Amino acid sequence: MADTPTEDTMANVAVQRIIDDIVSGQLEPCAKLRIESLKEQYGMGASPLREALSRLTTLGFVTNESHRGFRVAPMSQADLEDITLNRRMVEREALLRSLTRDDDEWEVGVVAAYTRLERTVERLRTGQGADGADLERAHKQFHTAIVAHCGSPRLLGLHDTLYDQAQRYRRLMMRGIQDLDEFLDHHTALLKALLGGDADTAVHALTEHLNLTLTSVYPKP
Amino acid sequence: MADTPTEDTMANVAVQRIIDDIVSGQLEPCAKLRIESLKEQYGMGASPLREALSRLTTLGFVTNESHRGFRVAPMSQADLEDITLNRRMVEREALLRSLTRDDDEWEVGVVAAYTRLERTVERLRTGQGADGADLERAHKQFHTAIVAHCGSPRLLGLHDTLYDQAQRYRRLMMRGIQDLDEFLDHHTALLKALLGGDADTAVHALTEHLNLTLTSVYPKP
DNA sequence: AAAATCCAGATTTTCGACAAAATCGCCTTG
DNA sequence: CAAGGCGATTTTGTCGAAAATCTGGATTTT
Repeated sequence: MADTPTEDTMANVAVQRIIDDIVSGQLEPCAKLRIESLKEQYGMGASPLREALSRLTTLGFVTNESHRGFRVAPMSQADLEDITLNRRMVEREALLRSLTRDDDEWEVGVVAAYTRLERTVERLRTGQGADGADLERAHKQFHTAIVAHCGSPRLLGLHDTLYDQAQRYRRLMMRGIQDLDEFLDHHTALLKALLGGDADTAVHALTEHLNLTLTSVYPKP
Repeated sequence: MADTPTEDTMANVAVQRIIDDIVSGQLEPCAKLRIESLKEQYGMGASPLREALSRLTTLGFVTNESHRGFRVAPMSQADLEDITLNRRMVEREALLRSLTRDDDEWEVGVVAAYTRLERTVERLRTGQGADGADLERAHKQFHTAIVAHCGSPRLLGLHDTLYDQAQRYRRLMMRGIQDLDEFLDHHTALLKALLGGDADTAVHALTEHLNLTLTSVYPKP
């Protein structure tokens, strides 16, 4: 039954897997994405792969000049700055909408996601069955919970792709266990500001939090 | 030479043409997009069409459930509200960035685009060689000029697709010549607010302008 | 009669081989 | 050393067919 779960199309699976490989750095920036190679690597035909790369191009993970094939999108300070300004804009809007809806579920979801994040950090620190991927999943879930109740499908979509695009940079600065304390502290402070009841404080804390990726990967001169 | 300009791929051409047909209403909301039919309609094979539909799905012009094929995205008040809130957010941000850069070129571009728009309206009114498509092109150029110098590739991309998505609704309210006067007046007032030198005034005028599509297609209760 | 099941035809998705067009690398030439 | 030519490679698109899935209606069951 769980043999070849084709409930999703291969093209959809390819999109997810390639995003993961780009974000995790397995596919390096500017790396050539030759269909022939990918066919082996992902074990599928050319059609779904072409479709996947095509979609990834409009999502911004891949570049594609007319008859020059596909490449992993390059990384640069300018790009991270663009990602960050867009994230600040999107999450500010989404957070305000989540707050003014005074949806009970919102606070529940945020606290639950924070708790999961806290537990994952703890398990990672004590070395009991939790890897970087688990932490990354919990982190994304927390940030998604913050905007989840904004009510706008487009804001949610933007949040998702921008998060992944930022994650590709954030990975560069989160490589040691020693950063774990600081990592959790930042999110604890963010949670406090979010639940404090003052919208301006919440928004400010969130946008500053998003700036952290930028300022730690490319420190101010 | 101008026989079959292959400088662009067929898939790219297909994306543009299908967007045009969706925005102009030739492809109605929720209409089934069968590849077999489109092959005839656009005179190309299945591969570039699949690729185009796939990309249009991530852009939001087309929907696509797993093994149920492609459809033109449906229209609804909720959708236009979502489009509008995203436009207000994006254009506010892009306008502020264009303004604070105090780029000489920005004002030049905006005024030039406005002049073109004005001339097109005039030619349309006097019936001398200008059709709805010309007006629409000039209108899009004007709105694009307003955000053109924001410096953010992502904001520009969002502006472009959101504009087209809004245009599908705006078309519903612009069907008579009698609306032309009001149309131009709105844009004249907007131009004045943009060039007035006060950022808050400019942003307010622009966001209210964007609201017009929403309030005229779905009047407040 | 309403609900569940089943079946055949149509559609979507994927595959693989091939052809046309464009690009790339390398070589020669001026 | 720059410019141009040429073959090999790669990308893009075509075509036909196979595998998986959906659709709609008929049949059976409750």
